Amino acid sequence: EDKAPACPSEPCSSTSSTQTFDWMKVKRNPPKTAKVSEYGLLGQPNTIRTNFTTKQLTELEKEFHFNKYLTRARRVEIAATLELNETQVKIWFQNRRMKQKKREKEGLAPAATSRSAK
Amino acid sequence: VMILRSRFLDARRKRRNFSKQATEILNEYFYSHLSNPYPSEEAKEELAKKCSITVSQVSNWFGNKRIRYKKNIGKFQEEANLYAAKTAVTAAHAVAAAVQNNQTNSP
DNA sequence: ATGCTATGATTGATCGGCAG
DNA sequence: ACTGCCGATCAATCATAGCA
Repeated sequence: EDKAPACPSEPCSSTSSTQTFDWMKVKRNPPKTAKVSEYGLLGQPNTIRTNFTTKQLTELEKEFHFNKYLTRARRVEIAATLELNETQVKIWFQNRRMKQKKREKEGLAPAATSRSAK
Repeated sequence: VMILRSRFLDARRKRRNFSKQATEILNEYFYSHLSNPYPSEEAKEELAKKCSITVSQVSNWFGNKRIRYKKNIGKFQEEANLYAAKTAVTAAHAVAAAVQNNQTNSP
């Protein structure tokens, strides 16, 4: 809970910058995911990062190994089975693909200076 | 909760802090580019090499740094001034052809 | 040992850009 | 106009490291 930006306009101390640049003001919109709130309104329970259960992750992982990409039909099926939104399933696959890419990129080149073996 | 997901998903989370020197290099870059601390892929690779860490770790470092910095700017004031002064001396001919802004005003 | 803060990594979700 | 994917990033959180 931080409030009061209070621009550092104090003529005291501060020998250099330390200003508030744009990137420091960037604010992400709260996640709109979730099952459209179970309370109908107030949209309170939604603004939280969904925590996938081990079961859901296991299933998603299993599906991923079968197909790196989902078809609309498959997505609908999985979303229903795991009680997730189609968007969540879609996003999960996207993140999973990126993760895979990153992993193979790193786990296949740390021997830059060619020396020793792990 | 039975979030025992660790034990095998976070097993590799056995991190180790970066060397003092690596952190030094990263902070130097961060504070000397405070107006836009988003190193390009090339810059990340260079930093990774200098720090003896991976590019991903460099990305993680900047990601954490940016978030934590803006979360509590005051807490990093000292550090900011420290590196600002340090780079000021070294900044004699480090003219990058990208970022070159100085005093911007606030509304 | 005890407790708290600093810090690296993970990850669901967002942002901007591009392609179909 | 709309939707999915990519690459980068955000933001919250996890778990450990480090210091008092």
